[in-house]
Parts: sequence; C-alpha cells; structure tokens
Amino acid sequence: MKPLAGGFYARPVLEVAHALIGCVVSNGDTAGVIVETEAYHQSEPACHAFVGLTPRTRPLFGPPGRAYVYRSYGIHSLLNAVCEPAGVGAAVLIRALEPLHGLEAMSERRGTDDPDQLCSGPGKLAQALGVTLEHDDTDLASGPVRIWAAEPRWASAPRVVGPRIGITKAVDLPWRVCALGSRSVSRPWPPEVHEPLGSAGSRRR
DNA sequence: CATGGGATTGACT
DNA sequence: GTCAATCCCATGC
Repeated sequence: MKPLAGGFYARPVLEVAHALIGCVVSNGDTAGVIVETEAYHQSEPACHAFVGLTPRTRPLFGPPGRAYVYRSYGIHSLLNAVCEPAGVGAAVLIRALEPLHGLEAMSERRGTDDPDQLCSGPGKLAQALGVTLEHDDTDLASGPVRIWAAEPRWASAPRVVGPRIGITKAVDLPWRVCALGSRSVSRPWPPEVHEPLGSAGSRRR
C-alpha cells in the first residue's frame, strides 16, 4: 500500500469523495478503512470556504492532498482532505472508518471497546486516531496523518449516496457517500437496498 | 472588543 | 425524542 499523492486529490471534490471509500487513514499505530465521506466546495454555503480566504480557511485554498482539521462545537476535531487545484476551496470530510489497526489505543482514547462505536462518526474517528488541530494543514502523504490507496476490490464496491448530515445550508445536495452495509457508518444510516424476498434479511455486517 | 454560531456527541426524558 | 458541553473564529460595532 502506498500513500496517495497530491494528484489524487486534484480533481472534482465529489469524485474524490467516492474514490476515498476503501482507502486507509493512519496516524501512528492506529488506522482504519474509510467507509463514509462528504464533499464540500466553495461554491455552496455549507462549505467553510464559501466565505472566502480567512485564517481559518487558508488550508482549504492551499494545495490538494493536505489535511484541513477544525474544531466543531468546541469539542470535536474533524478531519478533511483538501481537494481540487490550489486556489479552489474544497475538501472531503472523512465521516467514518472501519477500525483496522491499533484497536486497543482507539478503545482507550474513545472510552469504549465496541468496535462499532470507535470510528462511526467524524468526531469519533479523529478522537480514536488521535487527530487534533495540530494536524491542520499537514501533508497527507508525508506527514503524521496519512491516507493510503484502497485495495482494488473497493473500486467496484457498492456505495450509497444521500444528502449531507448535520448542516443547515445546501441541505439537498447528495454529496454524502457511504460504503453499502458497513456497521461503522455514522447515524442516520443511509437507505438500504431492499433484499430479495426469501433472503435472511440481516443487513449489517 | 463582544457576540453568535456551528460539517457532533453522549446523556437523559 | 430533547438538550447541553465548549471553543475557535467570523462578523460587526
């Protein structure tokens, strides 16, 4: 596995939001597989970059492939991957991971042993991996927090697309992307694909 | 310089 | 279902 280079992120942000499903985020000995993302772009008001270049949004307008980490509700750190060419404010919010490595450290930071509760939300995964505001504007290929290419099988893995969660502006854009069937996706869960009659009906791995 | 609002989570009715 | 915690920073006077 190799870290994703800047070119991976230098394209339309919604395309990157799809491509990041199945990729691996790591920090130190902890890592997880991305199963949920959301795209944000300067052209729509839910994006922090909508207000233009400020001290806070500077990383969003910088070169692609770097982290944008900010504090939400005074409590949580949220991890984004900056996308599109430098000068365009856009990023993909990493919303959920399936824990892969360092479950013990994650459990300690999160205060729970339930694997489904370790990284099933943007604030949770940042806490589980130990991502903080100090990682803002660090390089995702060479810095402490890294994102690694997905295994080939993820390219065709089924996805569910829907409106973004927890925002009050531009609520209708279907820019949330989830891996179908993952237990680690944040609430509310996206609509399930209906199973054929006669199947067992169990939906979550 | 004062104010207000979150790209959330967990606890509680 | 409701609600508070808590802090960075954008905005406006």
